[in-house]
Amino acid sequence: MSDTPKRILITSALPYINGVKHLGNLAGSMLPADIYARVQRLLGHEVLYICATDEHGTPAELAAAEAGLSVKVYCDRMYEAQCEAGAAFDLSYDWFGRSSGDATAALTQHFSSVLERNGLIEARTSKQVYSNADGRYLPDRYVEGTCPNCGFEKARGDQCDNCGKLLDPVDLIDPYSAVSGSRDVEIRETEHLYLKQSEMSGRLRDWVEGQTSWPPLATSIALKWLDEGLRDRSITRDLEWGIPVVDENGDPRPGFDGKVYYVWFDAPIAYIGATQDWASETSGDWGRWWRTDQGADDVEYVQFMGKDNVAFHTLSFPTTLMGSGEPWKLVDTLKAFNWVTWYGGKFSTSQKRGVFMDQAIDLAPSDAWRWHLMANAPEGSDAAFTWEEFQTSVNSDLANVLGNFVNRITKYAGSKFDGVVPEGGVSGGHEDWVIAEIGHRLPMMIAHFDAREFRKAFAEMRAIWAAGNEYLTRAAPWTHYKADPDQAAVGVRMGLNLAALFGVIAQPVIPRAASKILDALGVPDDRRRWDFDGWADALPAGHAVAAPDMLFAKIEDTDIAEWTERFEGGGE
RNA sequence: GGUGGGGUAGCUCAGCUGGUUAGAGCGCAGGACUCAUAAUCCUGAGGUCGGGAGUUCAAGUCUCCCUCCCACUACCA
Repeated sequence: MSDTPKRILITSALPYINGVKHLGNLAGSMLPADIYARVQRLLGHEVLYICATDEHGTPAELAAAEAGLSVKVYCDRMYEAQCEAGAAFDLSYDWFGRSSGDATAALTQHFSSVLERNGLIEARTSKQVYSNADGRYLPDRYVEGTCPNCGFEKARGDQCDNCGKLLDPVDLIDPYSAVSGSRDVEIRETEHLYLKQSEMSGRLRDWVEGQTSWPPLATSIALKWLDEGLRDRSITRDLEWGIPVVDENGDPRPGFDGKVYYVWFDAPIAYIGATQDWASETSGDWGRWWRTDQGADDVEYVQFMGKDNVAFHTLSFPTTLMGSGEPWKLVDTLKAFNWVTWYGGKFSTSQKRGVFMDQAIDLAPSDAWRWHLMANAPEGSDAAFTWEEFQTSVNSDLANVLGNFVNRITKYAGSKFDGVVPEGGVSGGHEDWVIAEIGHRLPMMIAHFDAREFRKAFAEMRAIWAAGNEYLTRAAPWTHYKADPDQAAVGVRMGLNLAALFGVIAQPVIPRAASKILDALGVPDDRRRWDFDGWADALPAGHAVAAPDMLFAKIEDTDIAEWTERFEGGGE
């Protein structure tokens, strides 16, 4: 099925370090990237799937303080939790790193000094709110006060929630710290580095307009920002937790004690840093993936992210890479997702709305979540999660259509044919039908996966499973068993090979159940790749098969009722 | 306010550059089958494609107006 092997670099947007992510985060970047990576591996391509935690910034500092931990210790713990959550959902990262690692720090400082030498970084003085009580500068959103436009008393420093106007925190009337509530705040002048994105807008626009494989969601967001005019961004912050600021020679920068690079400058650089960490742990060659002068020319780089991340991946990070003047690999294709909503509303950590990865895995196995979330991926628009639809996905698609198919054919083979693939008989019209059906649908499914059209790919996979049930109804080996055992043998043989095929195609999506199916059927490793030539004879006559243990437990109405109550699903 | 995405069968959604009786899954109704986790298979009912106007031989599919929902709006990631 696959032509010449490709080399595919895959990254999913870095999950922020604070806490375990909710289902929306999972469905919007890590899970689709994982499935895409698994598909491409099965197709025989060389894949490197990199992700990492994004650890710097104010929220991490504040959360650590609240937990009474040092930021470092807090991040260590959260990193472990995210590793566990990722493993629980079978995310097949080639490397899951941390933006707080040494490699990312060195790269960030490198880019900073190179960009400054290229005239793309300069120091400017700005006004920031400093809280004496908290002993820190406050990011815009952590300053609250009275809106100068509408008089709303709890306006945030970046925007007023009442009138919607964008604000500058220094304009707030009676400002106070949202961290401590203290009104002992003052405005101080502070020096920061600015990345002169405006000077790059011409090159960026040429580059963006030259892209042919970006989805409209990505292109339109990027062009919108370019049309409005890129603003120069401050890339440093008054924080302790982060990467120290350097000058154009890479030396510690005078006057920048207590300042670090802004998370959004270093976070995407962590894609490269994490790859370097991967390389040093696995004796891999990171330059072969990231440097076009070191073999990355033929790499296809695919990024997965939520729509909120598009601008950073299409403009900010490319500014860093292109502005360096060095031969870095730029993204080729992006897949941007909308949001998974919780009964139409937003998932919210603070209000405990929604389900988080660690909770989800206690309710249902990872396969169930993987299937449901991506079968209903928020591709065209936001997609609502409801318990009822989750139940339908699991019970109907997985338990009934796939699980029951595998169960019925393997049980039947066990009871009537001694648990071996029977020989004898001649294929006929029913077999021709199902072979044609599969031959038609399989390439479409693969094409949809290749195009990262997950809903369509999943619908096709389900249709392939359903074709197995339809085939068994048509062939009905049980009606032939007594009068014409050979006729029955044809049906069972085909049925078992269909089950093997279903296991093979299910691997990237529901890896655990797929392994159970393939193990029970004794499918050898070299027949598990996505190379479907001769699939109908993959299991030869005489090959021993067993019925797997129950593949998918059904979700009962009582479960739904309990979960709905526990998670306040739908209730506003 | 600006920008973007939506408003298509009861529900969740497909419908590319306009063209025969608008599709899928779930749900529902009827039937078939009995190998299987009361699973499966078939058939059927169900939509004036948010509202209005326009362009066209022809519009869910293009243009304009109106309306409703959602997201984003750059120092929160």
